[in-house]
Amino acid sequence: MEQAQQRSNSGRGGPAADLPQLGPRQREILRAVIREFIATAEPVASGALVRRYRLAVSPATVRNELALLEELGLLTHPHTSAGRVPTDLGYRYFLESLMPEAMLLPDEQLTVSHQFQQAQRDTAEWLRLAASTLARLSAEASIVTPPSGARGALKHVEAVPIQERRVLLVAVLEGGAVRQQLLDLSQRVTVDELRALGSRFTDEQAGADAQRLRAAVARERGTAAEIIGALAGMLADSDAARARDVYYDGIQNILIQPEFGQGARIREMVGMLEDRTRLAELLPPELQDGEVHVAIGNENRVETLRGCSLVFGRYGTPGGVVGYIGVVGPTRMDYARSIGAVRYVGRLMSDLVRVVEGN
Amino acid sequence: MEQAQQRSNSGRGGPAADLPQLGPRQREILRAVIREFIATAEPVASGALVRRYRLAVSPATVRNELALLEELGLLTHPHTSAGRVPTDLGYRYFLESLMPEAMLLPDEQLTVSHQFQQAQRDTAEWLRLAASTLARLSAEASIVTPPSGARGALKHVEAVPIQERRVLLVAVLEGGAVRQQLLDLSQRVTVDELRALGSRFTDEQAGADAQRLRAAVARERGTAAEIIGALAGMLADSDAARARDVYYDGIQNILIQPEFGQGARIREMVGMLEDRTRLAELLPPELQDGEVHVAIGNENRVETLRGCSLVFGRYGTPGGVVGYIGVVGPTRMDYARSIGAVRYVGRLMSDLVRVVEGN
DNA sequence: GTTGGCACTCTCGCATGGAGAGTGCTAAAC
DNA sequence: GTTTAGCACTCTCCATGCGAGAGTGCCAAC
Repeated sequence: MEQAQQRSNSGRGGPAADLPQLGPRQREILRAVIREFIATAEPVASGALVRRYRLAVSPATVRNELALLEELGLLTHPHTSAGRVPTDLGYRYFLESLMPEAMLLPDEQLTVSHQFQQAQRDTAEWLRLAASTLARLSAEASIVTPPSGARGALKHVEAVPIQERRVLLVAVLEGGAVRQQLLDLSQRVTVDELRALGSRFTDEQAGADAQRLRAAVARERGTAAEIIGALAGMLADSDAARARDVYYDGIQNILIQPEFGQGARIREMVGMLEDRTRLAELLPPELQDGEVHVAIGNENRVETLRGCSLVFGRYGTPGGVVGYIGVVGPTRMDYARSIGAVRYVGRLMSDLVRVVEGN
Repeated sequence: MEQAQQRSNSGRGGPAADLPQLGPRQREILRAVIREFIATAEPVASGALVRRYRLAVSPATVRNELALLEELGLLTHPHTSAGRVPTDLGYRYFLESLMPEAMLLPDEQLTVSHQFQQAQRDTAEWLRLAASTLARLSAEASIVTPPSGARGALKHVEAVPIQERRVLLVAVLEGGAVRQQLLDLSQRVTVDELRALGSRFTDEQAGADAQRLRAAVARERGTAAEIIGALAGMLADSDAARARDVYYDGIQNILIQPEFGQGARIREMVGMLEDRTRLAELLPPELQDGEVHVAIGNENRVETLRGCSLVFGRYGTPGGVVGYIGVVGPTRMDYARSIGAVRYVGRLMSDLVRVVEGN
């Protein structure tokens, strides 16, 4: 029952292939160890396992099985007389074939989707809501990147007069993103002229990308040329802007974790989150919409996050805009919850994006 | 030299009045203790003081003075044979009359103002830039609230068609803030109708606040009424939106501090920062533009921040928009740096706001 | 008023030792 | 052959004790 259904929980390529074969009792014991360790963060002892999970065998038998699971590389010991702790491979096995279905509870889904419906109107609020919701649901730190258009095509232009020669350019992009920028013109313009220019550019340049706009600059003169040039700039540096525009939340969730209690590790992690320019390194290389990618411990590429796990998903529309959402926490993470949360919030984000795109 | 010039460093009302009178040597010693403690976070010993600050007296003499300063309530010690630690009152005295001038170095000013000039165009980026700059300059955690208009008056309206009955409303407010919102209309409208409505509302309702817009709903019918109603809503919940829209940065700076090394304190602080709804509690009650308010340790009202100091400033234009920027850190904070940073960044933010307001 | 000297106090680091928890192994039971 | 009881062994953890070091407070001398 489990394998076939759960394999889709993780879309990971590498390690999944060569997982060891386990008997039913070994699977049961491994699952119990991982559950227990996720709950307590303490090495798990054979006796406690029998007691808490009502195993039908004695602690001695469990010890034998534990020794075997350790030989297979799924568990370790901190020291001779301590209980067992899952390895990265152990978590991986759990993920691939032991984990309960990764779904939020119905009432959680209801609460969250309700919140998103409330926020539907306020497009600027989506990302922050997604970050805070994800942090709350997963009880880990969350990361959300804004949706970035396939080409960042222009949809609508407006020039709002501020002062005689200063205007606020407002550009609405395909996909609903709104960018604004101040522009100082070299000559005075009237309100009506600005309005006319806005209408004209909206008609003429709808669907244009930065390159096409840059080409159009040559064909214009004076104020019009200045505005088109500025628009081209706004669209062009959308990639840089996107890097700055990443949202994160839930740092307090990971400060609580005992594995980060003291020391430099947690500082580096927070530094990683706060330095938005480095967040791109976290993103998984290839990922389809709706799929959820899990990098356990040393599986992820970023050194400062060794000992942490990442759960990432992609949202957006086929052929349209794309964004990423994810969760960062200790390897000892409730993967079912995190995966469920990432998947569900990702779906809601996709819905929102679809609404703005007009599908 | 010092008193007259430095008194203006803090615009605090209460405790400043009844500070004890100190002789020159006591002042020198107190200053040395506070500097040393700010630098090392360790209780300061008489011997170290003589050595490091080249005092012309012996450690014994210094001890006598330290005992006196302790009697006055400016210092304490953790236990009998430990060095001295400043009290809140000690810091207060330091702030009022011992602190070096709270100014950034010229080249720091240059770097920062350069960054702000670069960002001048991208109005949405200001707050984040202010938060990160402030965090870097002060080496503490920073908080920045968006500028909120005196009344949140409307300046410009635009309705961008998304789908046959779905539009994206874009409202530019007095002060340059841009708000957007999706709206589902009850009937189909053409692009030209939308454009006409936008122009009309921009002309008719420029300068209107939420209340006036709400009143105008009754005079309109159909699509026009729906749009005006939505606009009123957008302006009305700007207060709620403002609470969500607070930026913070530099959490890693305070994670480094030894006083927060272990324990629940730091978690509560981070929780406070992440929960944007509670940030309003931190803001000082009455504050003029350009003035900087310092709350030391127990002087601030929020319990979870006992043992922390807040340095807050206000930016904006007289009679125009207002926002707050600030720094949070341990009481053992480099007040001169923090105050200098808050003051300078506040000034730059005021400049930016002024540019958008067209003055 | 200042200083050297000195006893006193407190922390910190380190070693010691016993209790407790848990394993690994062996031999017996099923 | 599998499971289990029993037991020795290992390692952590905590409390205790001790010595070194740092620093103060006070007193007497300058």
